[in-house]
Formats: sequence, C-alpha cells, structure tokens
Amino acid sequence: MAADTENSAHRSGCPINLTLEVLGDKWSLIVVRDMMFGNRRHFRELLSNSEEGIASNILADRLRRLVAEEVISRRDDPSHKQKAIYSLTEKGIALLPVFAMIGAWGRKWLPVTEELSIRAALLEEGGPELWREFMDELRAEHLGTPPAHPQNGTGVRERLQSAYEQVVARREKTAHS
Amino acid sequence: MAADTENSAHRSGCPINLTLEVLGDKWSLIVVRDMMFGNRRHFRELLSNSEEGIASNILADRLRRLVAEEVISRRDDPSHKQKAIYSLTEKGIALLPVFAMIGAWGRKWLPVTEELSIRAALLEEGGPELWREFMDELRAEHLGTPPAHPQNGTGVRERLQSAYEQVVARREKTAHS
DNA sequence: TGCAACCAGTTGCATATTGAAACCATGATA
DNA sequence: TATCATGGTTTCAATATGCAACTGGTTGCA
Repeated sequence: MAADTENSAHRSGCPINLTLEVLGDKWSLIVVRDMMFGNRRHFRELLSNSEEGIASNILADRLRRLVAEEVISRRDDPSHKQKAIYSLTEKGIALLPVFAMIGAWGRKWLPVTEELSIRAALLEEGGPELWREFMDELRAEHLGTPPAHPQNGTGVRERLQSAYEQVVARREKTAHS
Repeated sequence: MAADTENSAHRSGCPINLTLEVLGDKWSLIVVRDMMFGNRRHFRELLSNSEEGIASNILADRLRRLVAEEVISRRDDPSHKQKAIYSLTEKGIALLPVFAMIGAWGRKWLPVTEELSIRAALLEEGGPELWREFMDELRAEHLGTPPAHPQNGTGVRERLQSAYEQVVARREKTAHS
C-alpha cells in the first residue's frame, strides 16, 4: 500500500480538500484577513479590533493552528517581554489571490456593505499586477524582505485603507437621521 | 441606526466574512466541487462517489443550506419519482475562479497527490480564458443555457477528467509492488 | 404479483467544537 | 505600590459533527 508521505491522516490528497482541512472554518481566514489587510500583528489587536467579534479562546486556538500549518509565524516582541508578534509566512502571503477571488464573489453575490467591500472592489479592479505589488509589500512587512520592485508612492494597504475611510466619511456626511 | 437590508443577522458586511458564513466549513465546497468537476447531480452520487466520505446526514444538511443560499437548486427528476436533481445556479458557477485559486494554493503548499491535483494544475495553466469556457459549459449543463461561445472539440470537464485518468493509468503501470 | 435493489433522506446517540464570560500570571507604567 | 496591558486559559452550556442503523417509498425485473 502507498504510505502517505505526511504523518497525519488526510481525507484525501485533493488540493481543494486539503485547503479546507487547513482553512475550512468560520474564523481562520478572518484572522488572516485582519493580519493582511488590517495589519493586526498582536493578540489584542486581533481580538478587539475585529468587526466580527472573535472570542479569545477561538482566536488563541486559530493562531496556534495557523502557526502549526505555517500560514503564520509567531515570535516574541523584543520591546515587551510578553508581547507576541504574529507574521504572515510566504505561504500565508500566497493566500492573497484567494482572498481577491473570494472577495469578488462575496461582493457580487452577498449583501455586503459598501465601506467593507471597497477594498475587495479595488483588489478586483487592480488585478494580478496589484496583487503582486501588495504581496511584495507584505513580504517587506512580514518577512523583512527588501521589496523586489521598489514602490513608488504610497503602499497598497494604505491606498485600500484610505478608500475605505473615504466611503465612511461620505456615508456619515450624507446620513441625516 | 442603519437597518440591515437582509433579514438575518450577519457578523459583518465584509465580503470575506459573508462568504465564510455561507461556505466556511469543511464540507460545503466539497459538495460544490463534486457537482462542478465530477458532474454529480444526485444524492447517492454525491454520497458514495466522494473521495472524502461525507456522511449522509451532513450531505443532506449541506444540500439544504446550499439550496437556501441559492448556490445550487433542487428539482425532481421527471424520469424517476423520488430522484432529485441538484444543479449549480449562476451564483454557484461563479465559484469556479475561487476553486481555481484555492486549488492553485493547495497544490503549491499542501501535500496533494498528483492524480488529484492534475485538474487544478490544468485549471491554473488555462487561466481566465479556460475558466470562462468551463463556466459556459456549466451553464449549458446546469441552467440549460445554450453555449454563448460555441465549443469546438471536447468539453473542459472531459479534458480535465481524461488528464486525471492518464495520471492514474501511468501510476498503475509504473507501480510494481 | 412479488421481491430485491435503489432512492433521498431521517433518527439516535456519542463525541468534538464553539461561544460567552470570567479569570490568571506576568510585565510595564505611573 | 497600585494599575493597567499583555497573551492567553478555564469553565460550562449550546451546537455541530460523525457514525450506523433505519424509513418510507419507487422501480425494474422475473
């Protein structure tokens, strides 16, 4: 019989299935999303600033699993003895196109709010070129890799963020109760 | 306060989050995958021919949910009184690029088997053009839409399937215990 | 007509996961 | 010295999953 090259038992060797075994739950991708697009790197940031309100035990569990799967990594913050810094690995950064596609699908087919889907819209519009730029930026931030293609103006995340803030500002302005 | 335009309570209006609320579990995408790439249209086909071995109660629950979310639809088989036919909706067919990206990620970063990842490889190689062709084919099969761009030779699924079978055949041939 | 196989699920039950809230030990800060 | 921020853990009820047996019916065939 052909022995699995991995130690653990998988349901099948299908890439879709294996991805679901790693990320197929309601929270794992939320955590990665917040690290990637919200630049949350500490436990408390991920816990408190989350739109969806993850519970601390679930967050701790997901961080542990994602570290075990090497989608993210954990290291101590040298400036603060019990502060931990979570970073995306290359494997985690490689999820960006997946987020772009999921975001595009959700934006088209589900009842999204405008302010929370503007990032997905820009990411879809920008296409693979923008994704590469953002991934490069993420490598610099999370892996300490010097950017391969030097960035000209502001970073991608910053642009996404300010687009979000513009929508919020416009919405607040036109909202008269 | 701004009232949600939808009836149910969502964790947030973020497209990533909403997609996870619909598809964020270990089985939903497996079911859609088997309908899309394996052309399984009946309960028993999905139950028995699955690589991963889904349980019948879980399958029934997921089919119910996916129908409720309008990712798939259900109708009676006119040729057989208690046979049900499940079809992808346009919303379901629109998941193809998501599968392509997830498949590409899984293939690159997880311990996939060659025969079960050949489809993902071809789908990645073919790019958006091939995806469109396949989606067109799926529309014809699942929605009864006449193909917008007439297909020349064999269908995409058929090509993916025969590539899979070639890998299996080669593997069996070279396998001497 | 009768019978076996097929069909889409349901039911019951043990176990695993989730979610909410309180709690904790340590280290930094005033 | 007191207070607060830190990354979590603990507890317990509610929910979801997984497994196997079962149901009520239909169909094809002898």
